[in-house]
Amino acid sequence: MPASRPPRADAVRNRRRLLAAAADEFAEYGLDASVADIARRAGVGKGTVFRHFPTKDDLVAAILTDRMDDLHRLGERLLESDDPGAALHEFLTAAAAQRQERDLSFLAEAAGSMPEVAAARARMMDAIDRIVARAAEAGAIRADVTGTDVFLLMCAPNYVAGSVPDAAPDLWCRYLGIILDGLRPEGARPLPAAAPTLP
Amino acid sequence: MPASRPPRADAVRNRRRLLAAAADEFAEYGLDASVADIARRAGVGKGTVFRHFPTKDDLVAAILTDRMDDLHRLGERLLESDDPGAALHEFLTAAAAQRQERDLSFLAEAAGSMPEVAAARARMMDAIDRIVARAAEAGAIRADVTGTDVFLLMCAPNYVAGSVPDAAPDLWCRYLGIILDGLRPEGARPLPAAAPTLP
DNA sequence: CACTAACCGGACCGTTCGGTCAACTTGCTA
DNA sequence: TAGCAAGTTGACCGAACGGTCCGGTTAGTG
Repeated sequence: MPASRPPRADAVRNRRRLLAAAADEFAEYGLDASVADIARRAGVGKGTVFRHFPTKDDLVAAILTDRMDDLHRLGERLLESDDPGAALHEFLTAAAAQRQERDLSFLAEAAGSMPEVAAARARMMDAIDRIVARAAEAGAIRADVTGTDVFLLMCAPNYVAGSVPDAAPDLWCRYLGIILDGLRPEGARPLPAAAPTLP
Repeated sequence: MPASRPPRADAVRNRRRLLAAAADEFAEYGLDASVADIARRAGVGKGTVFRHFPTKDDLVAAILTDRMDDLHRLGERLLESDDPGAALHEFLTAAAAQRQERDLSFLAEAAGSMPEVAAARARMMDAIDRIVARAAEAGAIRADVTGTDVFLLMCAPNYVAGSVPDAAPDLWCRYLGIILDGLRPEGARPLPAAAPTLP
């Protein structure tokens, strides 16, 4: 069996354009952005979208995978930093900035369980786990903080800042600071008690 | 002009059922839950839904208004507590618990700008502002924390905890604790520097 | 009990969506 | 440059949606 031919030049160009156009369209209209609109923004026919991505979910998965791999690469690079606390801080800030520029977190609900997305998330989580472990060893954060904690908390500042229409564009910075303060080691702290019920 | 008659018994019963069924359906399927499914779950014809709520958005607005008014009432009650710090803590915990039971925060995107919803939010925000001000005066939290800060941060623990499929059901408690630690007064803390760009 | 206004139900309508397909065009190779 | 596989296109399809409408039903009144 001969090796399959490399893809044609216009095909790779269209694929790149499609990913960019889809990210823009999803950021603007949410998951309900239509495939037809994405195709139009990319300057391409609707059929071309389905040639590159068999279903809409596959398109979503490709976008998510790209973004998570970006963070994964940053994480690997930061693991060679000689200041574990600063490395964690920089990672969290970059993750928040990525979401601030274009919040696509809701895409994970639609395609979060697809195998390729799960694999990309696992790669990213592996880097996060190691960054957090290094920061904890260096005493920059509590010893009981896990990689999952950080992965979850790093989503919060933008989500929160995006909930108010007239929020300052760098409001997420403020909340990132508050959360990082909460992660700092200062002896044992009690967890809040059980929730009261509403009246 | 004579006073309009009180609504019929079956009408008020159906309206109650509809609100409950819609909340369940939205929590399960998101904003895309169909009006037909909501009607079916309520044991009612589709036409009845539109009789009570002229559009789907009006239904969403009614649900949001109910939930915000619940929090507003709790806030007013807590303003009479003699421990401002504990009052704030209890309010945040109740808000998180409300979301934990049924996360309907995404509904605000669809109907957040409708007048009735904005009015309910304003009522709730007024209570939050006063609770936070009292907690700050009592030294329970930093002096520079605003009601808006708290409103935003109180959304974070559940959002964050809901992002992982196999998370413990009371994980939000852990994050609420971390965030509250970050709000405690301990002298000035530097905000994080500007965000680095991704590689 | 009889009357009526309010209420209910579900067939129906126009629109929009994700996805398919067959005819057409184009980049690569020999 | 000739030929063809790969790529592109937009009309088209069935499904599902929000919303309308009117004939039948029922709760409350006098």
